[in-house]
Amino acid sequence: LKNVGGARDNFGGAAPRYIEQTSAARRKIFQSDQRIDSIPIIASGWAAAIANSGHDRRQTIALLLPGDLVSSALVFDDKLNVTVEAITDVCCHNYARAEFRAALAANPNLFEAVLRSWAEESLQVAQLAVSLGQCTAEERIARLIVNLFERLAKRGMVENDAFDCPLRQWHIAEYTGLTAVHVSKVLGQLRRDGLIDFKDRVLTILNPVALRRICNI
Amino acid sequence: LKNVGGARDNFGGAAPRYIEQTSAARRKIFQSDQRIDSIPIIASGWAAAIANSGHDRRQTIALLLPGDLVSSALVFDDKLNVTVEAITDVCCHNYARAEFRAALAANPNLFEAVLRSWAEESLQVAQLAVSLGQCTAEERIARLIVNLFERLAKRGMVENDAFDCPLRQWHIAEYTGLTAVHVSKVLGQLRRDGLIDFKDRVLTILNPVALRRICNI
DNA sequence: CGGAAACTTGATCGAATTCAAATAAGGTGG
DNA sequence: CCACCTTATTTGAATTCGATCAAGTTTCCG
Repeated sequence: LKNVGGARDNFGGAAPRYIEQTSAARRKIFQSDQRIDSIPIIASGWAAAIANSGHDRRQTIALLLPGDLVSSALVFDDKLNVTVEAITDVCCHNYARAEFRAALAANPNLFEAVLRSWAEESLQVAQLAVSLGQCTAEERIARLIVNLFERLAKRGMVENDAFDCPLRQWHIAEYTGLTAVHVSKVLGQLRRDGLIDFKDRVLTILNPVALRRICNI
Repeated sequence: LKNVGGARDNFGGAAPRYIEQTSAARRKIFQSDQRIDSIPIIASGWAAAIANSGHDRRQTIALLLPGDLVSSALVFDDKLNVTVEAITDVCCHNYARAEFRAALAANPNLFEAVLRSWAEESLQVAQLAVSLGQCTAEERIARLIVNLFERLAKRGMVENDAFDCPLRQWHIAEYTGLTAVHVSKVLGQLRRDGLIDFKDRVLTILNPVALRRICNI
């Protein structure tokens, strides 16, 4: 439970036990509308939270990084509203809800951390809605890159404006509401313009100023 | 505090006091990034929560109906991430946070209601993201209409498949990520197809089956 | 009554999709 | 380690949905 709410070592003396769960890349980790009596936290690897949209189209609602709660609402309720799929191999720590909530009651700092985590999660989804509703393809992709950069930087997973990025272009497409074909075109343009480099699963921001200007944040 | 989490009369014996605040239609009620030490609940009227997008474009994140918490996160934190504007004349009840949280601690039912409200709010924003990322203009508008219908039905504000809808077409445009011009065209088509009627601020669903089929829920 | 805001309608434009095909990268079993 | 097959990526052409532009009309209010 390293990064919940950006804090570390949130538990007091009595840390709840967890069950470790590993999933291979591309596998489903949790199914939407499933009842879960554990609180899952991504220990390592990346995953995607995908909304159940009714029709066949898929919309990724959140990209889950190491330390992320799969869904903050799960701390208080056992109903999951998204399908979670592994992007890389993922190791997930599943805390028993009863035990976790006991720790929550005993430890105000942990409680606050969960609330901050939920607030952050809400903010991220709201910002995604802004991107999807108001931004061009280029803006959406630039925002995603900068957002990943900042979240990974907090985790110390960035070096020299570069970070490991296991996303396939179709992952980016599902998150930005675009087609994989168009993502390829826009990334190609960003590359040709010298704003980013993205090869061998490493994304490098070559021109942070220009990239942020595109974001319009 | 009628409809928080769908429950009524959530307070125990000691209901916290509130300050009544009225705002005229089209006026700003709260400004984004403002610190608020009250918990505002819409007592009457409709309002829109609009994201601060950096650039000039506006994206409405939530349409607030009577009984809605303006933002569930405000119960635990004083930072507001959206601008709130009155659609109709609005009466808002502002509960002092300290007092409200005391009631929360004393009354588990109220606490659960706030969590349910937050979960519902999160779900709504996620569904908005799905609409914006994956749906056509017609689908987005149909989803909005059905969503409003269901939320108002819970409040007993629907009669015979009709409800008062004070939204202007540009409100619909700002929520659905479309232009007002296009909203006009799509609404006109839905009207001509006999799916809805929308005049004199009353929206009637003439063909619920066909409308829901468009939604693809 | 008059001015502003909201709605409608048509023509044109443009960003992103769809379709199609070729190339590159990954993963697996022999 | 290589052959083979699947999954990704790239590129270009054609298409489409919704935006933009431009009037004209209606509704709303003071």
